[in-house]
Amino acid sequence: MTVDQIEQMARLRLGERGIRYTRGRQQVMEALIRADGPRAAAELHREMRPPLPLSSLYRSLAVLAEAGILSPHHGAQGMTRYEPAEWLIGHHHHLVCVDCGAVDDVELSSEMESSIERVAARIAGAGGYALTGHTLEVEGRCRLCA
Amino acid sequence: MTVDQIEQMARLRLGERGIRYTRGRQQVMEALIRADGPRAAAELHREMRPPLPLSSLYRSLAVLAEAGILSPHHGAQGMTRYEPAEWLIGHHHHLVCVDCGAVDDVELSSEMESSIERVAARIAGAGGYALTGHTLEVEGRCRLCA
DNA sequence: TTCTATAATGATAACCAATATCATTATGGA
DNA sequence: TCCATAATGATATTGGTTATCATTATAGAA
Repeated sequence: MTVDQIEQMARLRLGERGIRYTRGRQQVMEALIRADGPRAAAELHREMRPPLPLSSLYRSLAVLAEAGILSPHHGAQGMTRYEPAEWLIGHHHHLVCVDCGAVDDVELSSEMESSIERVAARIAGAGGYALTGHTLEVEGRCRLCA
Repeated sequence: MTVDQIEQMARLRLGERGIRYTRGRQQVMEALIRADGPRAAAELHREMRPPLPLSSLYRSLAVLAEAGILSPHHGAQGMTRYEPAEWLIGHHHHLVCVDCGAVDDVELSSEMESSIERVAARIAGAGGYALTGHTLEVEGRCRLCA
């Protein structure tokens, strides 16, 4: 899906709920779609030109997450990173550097994905949980930290 | 491994580094070993009798994590939960309730585990990372929240 | 055992990501 | 255009966590 298509989906979803897709929210979405992994408020604030005020940035992230358009991802130092939800950018997993904390998105072949799904279903069933999703967090040292 | 055995390993590891296994640190370790999943400072503070002062509790968690005896696990509301490292309690995965945030540990059959390891290795390789570990985070709604 | 250097403790203050407040501004519909 | 409501952004506040520092405890030396 292209950036425009993703934004169109997001705009529709917000419209259904009477929430506006304003300029600021647009900026946040576009920055997150362009990114190749989850980003925190501080990171977005640094790389946005002109930067959205932090208060608005945090509120936009909360609103978009509440609407199911962004997914929060909790990291070190109490920092929460966000990325577009899986129904927008597709199901994927995370590759996390144990040294610098960088996070990359990774997609799997359908056969690998289904083998993971099978395991997730088994785990949820054994624990008496109603399965809603899963993520394989792969930890390693990235090229720069190796 | 029994609680005593795990504590013995922890004590040895600390000894090698000139770090004492004091009464407070002992309390923290025992509470975490007894727990069936990761616990946050506030949770431990609530269920410890007598409760370790919060400042000491936080410091103990940091010291034990720095020594590789505890593993941090980042959750919602900037809350960090800890559990004994995998070399002490064995490799496992997490079953997380998307509503109440409860976390349970889950162990897999060796065949399921090896299929996951295969996928993790493939992901790390594709991203140019040196693999150090992996966790499958399974999300669902627990019995109480269903 | 006593002394001493160093580690650990715990009350308190500081930190910082995140959230709440609220007056102001913008927007879609009547 | 007007109005009701949503959104903004400067500011204050919250809450988990970390730092400070005087006091206490401990291991090793004498």
